[in-house]
Amino acid sequence: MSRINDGAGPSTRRHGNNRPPPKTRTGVTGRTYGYTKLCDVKVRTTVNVYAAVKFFKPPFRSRGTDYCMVVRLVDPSLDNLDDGLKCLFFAKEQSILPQIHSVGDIIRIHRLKVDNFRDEPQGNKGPGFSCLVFDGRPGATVDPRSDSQNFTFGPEDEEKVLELRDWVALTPELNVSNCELTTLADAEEGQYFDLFCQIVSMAKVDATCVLFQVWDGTIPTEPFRKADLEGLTLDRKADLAQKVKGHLVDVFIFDDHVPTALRFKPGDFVRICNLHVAKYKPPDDAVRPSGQLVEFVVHKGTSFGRGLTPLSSDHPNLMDMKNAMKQVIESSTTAEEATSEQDDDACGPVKRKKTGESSAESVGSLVEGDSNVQQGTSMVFVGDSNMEEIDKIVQQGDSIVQGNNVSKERDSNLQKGNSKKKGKSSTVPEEGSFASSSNSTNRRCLLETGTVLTGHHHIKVTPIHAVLTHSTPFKFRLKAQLVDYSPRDITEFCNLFCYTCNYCIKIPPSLKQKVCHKEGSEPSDSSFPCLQCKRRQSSDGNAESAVVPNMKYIYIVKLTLDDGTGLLEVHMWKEHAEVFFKDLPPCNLYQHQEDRQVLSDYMQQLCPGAGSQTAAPWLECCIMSYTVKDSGPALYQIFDTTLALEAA
DNA sequence: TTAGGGTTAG
Repeated sequence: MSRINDGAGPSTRRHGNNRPPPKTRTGVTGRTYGYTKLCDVKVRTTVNVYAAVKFFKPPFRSRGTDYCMVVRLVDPSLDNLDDGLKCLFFAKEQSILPQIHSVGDIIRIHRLKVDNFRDEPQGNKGPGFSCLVFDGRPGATVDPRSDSQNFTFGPEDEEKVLELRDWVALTPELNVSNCELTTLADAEEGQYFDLFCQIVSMAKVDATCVLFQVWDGTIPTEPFRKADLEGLTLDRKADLAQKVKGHLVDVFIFDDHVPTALRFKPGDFVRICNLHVAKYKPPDDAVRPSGQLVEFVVHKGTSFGRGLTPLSSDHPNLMDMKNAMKQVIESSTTAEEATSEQDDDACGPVKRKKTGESSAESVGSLVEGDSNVQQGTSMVFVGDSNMEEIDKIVQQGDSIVQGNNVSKERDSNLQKGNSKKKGKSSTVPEEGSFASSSNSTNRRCLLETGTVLTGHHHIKVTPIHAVLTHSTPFKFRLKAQLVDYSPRDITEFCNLFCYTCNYCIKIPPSLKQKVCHKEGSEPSDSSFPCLQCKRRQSSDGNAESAVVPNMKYIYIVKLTLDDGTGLLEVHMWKEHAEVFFKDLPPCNLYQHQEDRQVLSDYMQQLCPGAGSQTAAPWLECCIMSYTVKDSGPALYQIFDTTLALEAA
């Protein structure tokens, strides 16, 4: 049988004169191989090639007996990288298929049989087929990944790999080593992308579906569907699940990927190829969330290389991700320790700040230096012991801000450790701008937002469901609607507060009555002595000499926010509330009808109610979480958020 | 034999 254009070896014979002899290489075995440029590859030949991987479909089980793999190869001889040689490989085991890990990998194939399929050359395994794969990135090891134990490899092979690496580095379609990974925080509805992540929990939902709960150190911007875990047996890495529960994302894996999925175990790192950020359509009989959700799905089939591939935990592309993960875990651990330490402190002398120093000042220093946080630098601020006592002294039931035991915090920007894509950096708004990304939700909010942030525009939005499960203390940016607030009577938005002893009361009846005053003078509604200070002075025996401080008006309002993924009750008070209400000073609202009307207009616009023809606007807001006690519930406070509305 | 890159529709 004669071969046409046969450059395949091993052979020591001379090549025919009908074509230029291919360049030869000598391996450690002494065999000589000629390599055919891809532009010279013809059908019905068997060739040896050196090439780069332009596309590959990870191994998948065929309906026959073998695993199958599809690869498209390119080399510098091609005019157009859309051309190239498509190859189809079968093998009984995945381990004896070409060990391709990435686009841009370099491959050496001996005895590639080139057939014709639909009028195009198609590479297949020929007799004696063998294959080596090399990392395509400059500087990486040149250790070959082999599909067999016995192969030739010499200095000239190394030289060839290095040549191709240089070419790959200069070829954008192949040079993926500089591409930052798409993260969960980057994911947008409708998108397909490859997710590098770690499996934290998994469960077999049914014969056609496996659930993975994964994380990559970021939190999705898009509110997403969570699985109903009832009736499922969740196999999970418990310690990790506890630490990263606010970062877990449910991925639904279907049909032909189920067997592959079940070979993984919690703790494994996985590359989920062609993960779909699908618009979630709840069943007709389901309780519909108030907002639109996406769901993360691996659909059936292997189109676009869809599938799951194991990742080494030390994979170089995972460095950013692992750094972000480390920060989250450290943050979680630190928060736990911090809370514990604070409890110890609470048993000893109470550390107090100077009289008049407020939580707003603490938060102000906390917010400073966000750019550091973006780079993952943690910050420390001093807890506000004024707030710590509030729940004990306030006289007005449950509509009050409770204590704050925060002493250390991490910003939700930590989640962005590996989420910054070069292409998106230009869309990060300047201060005062509000268009923070190109997705549809943000376009909607550009038009309808009821509040804006006074800073932190670079921080990504966190869905409420993730806020609710996140460790405390923490800061987040939210995008939600106001569905309720308390007190409902605007007149009760303001209270009297003593900055000396933190005593807080509702406006007493004596100040609710309209005060008659001389024409031209101010109403005498701002002077009310602190009765608690007065009592203390009396008990201390210096009632005669001491000056009793006057109480000041402050706002205290509780907001209920809904973003479609959950409800969150957020307290708003003192300076944060004044900023929120566009610097409208708190006052005796029983006596200031105009201010009351302004606040009423604001609240009507923010929360028009179910009976209104107008939908509630979306609100951008910064919130911080904290706890009063180690085991106490997480509480939330709004800050650095201001209205973008005009009073009617 | 299988699949033969070029999205499911949960």
